[in-house]
Amino acid sequence: MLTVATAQLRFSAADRREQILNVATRLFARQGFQGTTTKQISERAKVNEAIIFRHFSSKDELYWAVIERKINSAAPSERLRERLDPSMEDSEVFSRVAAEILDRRAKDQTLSRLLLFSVLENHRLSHRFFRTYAARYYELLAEFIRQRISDGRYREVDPLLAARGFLGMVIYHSWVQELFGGKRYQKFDVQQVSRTLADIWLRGMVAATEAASLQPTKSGNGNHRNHRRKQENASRIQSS
Amino acid sequence: MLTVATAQLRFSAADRREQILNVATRLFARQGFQGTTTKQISERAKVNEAIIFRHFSSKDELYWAVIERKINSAAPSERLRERLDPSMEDSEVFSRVAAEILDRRAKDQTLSRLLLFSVLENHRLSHRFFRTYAARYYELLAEFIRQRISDGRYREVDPLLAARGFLGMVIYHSWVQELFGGKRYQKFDVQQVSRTLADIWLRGMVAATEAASLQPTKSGNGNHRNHRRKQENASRIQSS
DNA sequence: GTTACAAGTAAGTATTCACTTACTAAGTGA
DNA sequence: TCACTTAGTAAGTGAATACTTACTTGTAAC
Repeated sequence: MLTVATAQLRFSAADRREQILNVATRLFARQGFQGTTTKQISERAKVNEAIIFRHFSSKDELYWAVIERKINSAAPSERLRERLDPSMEDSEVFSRVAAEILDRRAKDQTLSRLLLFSVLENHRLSHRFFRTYAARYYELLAEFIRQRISDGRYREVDPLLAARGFLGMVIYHSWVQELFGGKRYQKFDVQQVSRTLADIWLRGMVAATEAASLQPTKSGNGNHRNHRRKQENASRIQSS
Repeated sequence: MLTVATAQLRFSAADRREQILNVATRLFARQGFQGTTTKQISERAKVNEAIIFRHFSSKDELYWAVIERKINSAAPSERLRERLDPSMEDSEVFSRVAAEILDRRAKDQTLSRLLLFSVLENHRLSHRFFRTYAARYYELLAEFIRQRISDGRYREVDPLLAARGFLGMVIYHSWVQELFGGKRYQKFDVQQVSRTLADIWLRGMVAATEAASLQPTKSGNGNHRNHRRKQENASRIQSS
């Protein structure tokens, strides 16, 4: 038989498992659990459908494994902890946090999509997913805010609500742009968006006594009148 | 035969169509397009599966009809236009807008869920849905902000981005509470949330010259020190 | 009452779904 | 070289899917 020596006829179990997980992650993120068939996964992974069930006892378990792996590899609260450096200027801290969120999400939507699908489809994991992925993140940010309040630098506002307000601005913006197709109509510059949103939020949070020090305009918010013609449309409209 | 005279053996076509649409709306919102079967719809509507296809030529067309109807019945931008009364105090305007959004969404999640599902499942309508439902809303709010900026009352910030920031705070909060199950762990009072978020945003937007007039604390933001013990947890934590 | 048309039904169809079974063959250690 | 484990396959399974067909019955106009 003139079989050309194919690069690799057989994967080790671990490699095959990994490869199936990768393909499944992409598909579940794109189409949801219900919208993805095991046949599709096998075709994209170029393996027989049966071997999926050799590695995972059911489609459910495969979904579990996909989500577990994503949660563990994400670990966003670690990064946040580093970012929340109390010695740094707050405007810098918050605009960097915002920029990082926006950047990550622009590069890779799979995590947001997996999360949203699992929530909407009421998968039993979605709560755990949410708690693991998001709750610690909030808590960390709220703790930082709580500290600033007791230092008298921020006004007295429920820290958790304030944290959610900040993240809401940023995450919602990224959802509109990336998921809802907002960027087809309008592209925003990540740096400018994160500075502007962080600036609005921060000015809304600082106590009256502190406010004066903010007025002479920090680094880069929307106030570069010399750079921009005038007013509005700091966002650049582009046709897709 | 001792058949009890049943209330109604036969619906008119229009009534039946309407009834099927109602049932389908609930199910599509709860489970998505892929997750809902025509058999389920027929069972809940207590009709033979075939009559669904008498009224709608395919499951796709039924989905179309469900979404179209929801869009038309929602018309949220009409309500916003009334709310954006320039003679009213801004803090009142924005906290009312926020409260209305939160109220509506707490009462009925079907619209948000339909929207999110259609976006995630990449249904061809989702863009139209988004444009019809959301874009006009943004534009209206951005226009109000633009006016305030040119009056010199708000700082110079991209109005669309500012509008999205405000809505982001509010809508994201409602998603976390209603969709992600946040309210299982923590209940927030709608009035307090809308005042707090509107207050943060507004203080972040007003120009320096205007800011002074805001300091003596408007109506009800988080500053009721006499009511609340001290600091934080204005949100009441409740065990589900 | 008869007619005509639309509402409603029972029992299908072909196809696709997640998952299984019975088997083959590649790699490995003795 | 042989035995043994395990990656991989071909060809299924029954149940569910969206949708159809051939037929029955309620109702309103004349």
